[in-house]
Amino acid sequence: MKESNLSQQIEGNKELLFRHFEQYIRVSDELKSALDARINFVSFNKGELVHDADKVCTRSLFIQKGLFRTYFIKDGKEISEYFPAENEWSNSPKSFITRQKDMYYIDAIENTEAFCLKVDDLVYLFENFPEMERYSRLSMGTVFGHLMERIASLRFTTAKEKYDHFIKTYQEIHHRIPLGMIASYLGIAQETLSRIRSEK
Amino acid sequence: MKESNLSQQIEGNKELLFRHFEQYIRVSDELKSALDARINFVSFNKGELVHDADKVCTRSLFIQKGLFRTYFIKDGKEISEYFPAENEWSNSPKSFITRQKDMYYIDAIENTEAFCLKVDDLVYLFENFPEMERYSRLSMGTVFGHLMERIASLRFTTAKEKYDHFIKTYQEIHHRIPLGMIASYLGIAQETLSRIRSEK
DNA sequence: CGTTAGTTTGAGAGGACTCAAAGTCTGTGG
DNA sequence: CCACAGACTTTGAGTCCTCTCAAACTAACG
Repeated sequence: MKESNLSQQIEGNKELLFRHFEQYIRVSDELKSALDARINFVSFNKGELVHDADKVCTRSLFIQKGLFRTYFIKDGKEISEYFPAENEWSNSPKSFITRQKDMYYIDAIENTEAFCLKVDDLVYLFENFPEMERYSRLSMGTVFGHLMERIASLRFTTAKEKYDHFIKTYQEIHHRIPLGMIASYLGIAQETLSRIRSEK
Repeated sequence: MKESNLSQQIEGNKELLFRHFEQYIRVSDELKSALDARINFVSFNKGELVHDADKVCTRSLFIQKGLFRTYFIKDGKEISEYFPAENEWSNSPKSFITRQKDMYYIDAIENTEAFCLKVDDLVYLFENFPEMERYSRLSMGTVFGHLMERIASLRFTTAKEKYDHFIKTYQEIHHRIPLGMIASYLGIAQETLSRIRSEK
């Protein structure tokens, strides 16, 4: 990871982040500067480990440009859990919330630029800006909906149905993710996925 | 559904509900009476429809005693999504949040006693008791963890693995749920589930 | 005690898995 | 700019699990 001291113009535009917040709450100037003071720019190279399951996850990353993969290890194999992309937060949710270790790793599928917010700073924001509690509640609601969709789709019986649903929900970015990672995300063998693709 | 005018002692004890809130926030006397004024007791008979997917879900039910099933219809079949039980809230999440229709039905697997909170009253509480925003954020975090667990388990390859995980997470109540509903919850055929059970 | 809902058992078909090997792509160093 | 190594994807063959369809059995309820 590379932390930077360069000017904000070069290092990314927090306006995108503020606009994300404004989808849920009004962002006052006070909140804006409080956020500004606590959020800093970070970048990762393709393949770089972003979060290690051996450690507690103490920061949340808002992706400005790029793509991550959240995954865990089962029977020695990497199982993809989720692919956080532009304008999304990425962390190891349970670890971040409970401050304990959890099973998830995160790495970068592409070179990625992100904004970093540490858990302690988030707590500070919650304490001092009640609207941040509301933001959190509302944005979780959005993600909640996605998780429920996902659960419904995972019970589709055939591999093709699962893949079709994946394409629909990851319309924008599905071509940026290696086949093997998609297969483990869907819970099917990568050979099966390869065959499904070739049939189209 | 039967709404009741009888005394609170008979109709259920809101202390259980308050204690649930207190797992996440301190419940002041003001909040307690605000909740008390807005939450009323309801009960359902076994098999009764609790929420119809044709309607917007405007209330959230906190189960004191009993068991619900959240489900949707796919290809004419009922697919179980979740089994809300004692000390849990039950609603059609997306519908409740967005005030639009969603695919989920809810019915009662057992005779069930619950506390009802209407969405408008919840909004009132959010506006006047910031700690309710926090409660909501924190309790959603808990559910969030369960959903992630569930997603991970649904990608287990074999039906037996899926069932074993179900038993582990629904330890208390799995024997109260009909086999066919469990099968659709897990995304496997009920015949398969029956065979898995008989092998033990 | 009959009707219906729910569960079990059986048989056959097919989808998806595993193991194995051959292609293909990508990036790096000579 | 080419060659090679390593990562990723495709193809093949055989097996097994889970599905579907069908029918019998069991439990629950009026």
